[in-house]
Amino acid sequence: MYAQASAKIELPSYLLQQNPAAIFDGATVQPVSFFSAGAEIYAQGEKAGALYQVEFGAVRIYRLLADGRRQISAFHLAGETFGFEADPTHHFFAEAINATGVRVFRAPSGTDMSRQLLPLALKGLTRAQEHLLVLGRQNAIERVAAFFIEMSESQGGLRQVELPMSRNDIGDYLGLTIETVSRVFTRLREKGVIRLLSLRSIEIIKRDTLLAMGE
Amino acid sequence: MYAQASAKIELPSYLLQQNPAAIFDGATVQPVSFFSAGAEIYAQGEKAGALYQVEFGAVRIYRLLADGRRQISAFHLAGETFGFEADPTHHFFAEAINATGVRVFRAPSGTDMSRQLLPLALKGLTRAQEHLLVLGRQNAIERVAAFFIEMSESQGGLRQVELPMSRNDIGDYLGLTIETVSRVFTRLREKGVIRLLSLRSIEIIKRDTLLAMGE
DNA sequence: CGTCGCTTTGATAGGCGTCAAGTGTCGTGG
DNA sequence: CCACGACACTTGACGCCTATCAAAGCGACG
Repeated sequence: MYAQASAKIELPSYLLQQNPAAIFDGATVQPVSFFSAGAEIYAQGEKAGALYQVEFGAVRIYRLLADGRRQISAFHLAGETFGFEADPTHHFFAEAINATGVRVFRAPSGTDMSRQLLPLALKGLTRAQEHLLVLGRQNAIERVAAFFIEMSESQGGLRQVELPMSRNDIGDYLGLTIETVSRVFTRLREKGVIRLLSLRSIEIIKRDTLLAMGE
Repeated sequence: MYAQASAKIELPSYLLQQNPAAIFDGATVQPVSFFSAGAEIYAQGEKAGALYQVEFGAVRIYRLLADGRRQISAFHLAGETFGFEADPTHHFFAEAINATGVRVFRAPSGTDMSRQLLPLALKGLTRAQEHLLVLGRQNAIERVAAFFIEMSESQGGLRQVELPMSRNDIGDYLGLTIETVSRVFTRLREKGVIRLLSLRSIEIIKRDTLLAMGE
């Protein structure tokens, strides 16, 4: 429904030469896997166990209700790690948003990765809990403001912020419809808070205003 | 605003004789601390580091917006552990909902608790992410249904479910107002899905209906 | 240059929040 | 044991925010 069927694509050779990040000593490091836009990285119900680090591109983690309603619980940009779960099977879906390179780490059975995983799990927990506040208690404009701040900070706090995902993805992350997201974009643009550089790229003009809205 | 000022109360002697849970070998085990209804266990900004295990009673974990809007990210009932965070300071508030006994574990500096903490962190992460789906994509009746199922399962899946928290707490957990929570309770009662045994105790009559609503 | 999908904009409706007034329950004190 | 008071909960009326339905605009890509 959301994911276009899409096969793994062979990795461009220049990417194969990148050095794997060294944070998972002892784990088997596989070369970078390449996923095209919409490709599934793993699905709910599949066997879990591997770790995934985004080399380039962007990934969405989500869950579905029976009738198709979707909630994206996290976006992962370059450098971030995802895929660890409490159970032996995945509770969520992971999909590439755009052309995305992912490095897969698989710990040999018996290896204890707790020490490396705990900080990642705690970070994710904090993020998720803060996002609960956004979904539970903020209105549309506040949600979008918080989202812009979040995306900006994950990109080094620059004024120019890339939004690799569609309005649909943003809506499903913020618990809004695509129309509401679009209207809020327009309102923030008209207020001079942001500028739309292109469909998927904004410039933050009044960061203070965004910050005040986001909390 | 939400918490009544309330001091720690000396522990009844019969509780002091309980054996500490053995899941945190190596950690310093303190006796059970007793908190009365509304008492603060820790506050946002305080130094973190200890672990808390609920012996009896119930605890709410929450965050506030500047204007006082509150989002409860989790309830913790007897047997559950909370208090671990990514940073050295707490990002959240923890309060006793009712008279509550909490055992405090403090690992000696240098001790690595990753192995014990990781499963707890992952469990919490899964819970939070599933709650995101509820807050982001479910309507009032679905949220309450999901809440009843969650509370039932945390109490052994029995028909009779105790709700130690107020409607206000439930609202702040589900991203609803107290009035909406109350109206949904009434609707579910009128539909014969639940019975209200008392203000804070329900009986689940049609579990299947609740399950179908909750997802 | 045409087509398809994504985004924007508009009109309308409904669900939930807000404000307000009961009703009930529990704890305290007489 | 009963009466009282405070607080929590319920119920009602109304309005607003956001979802829904619909159509037009825009951009990317073949």
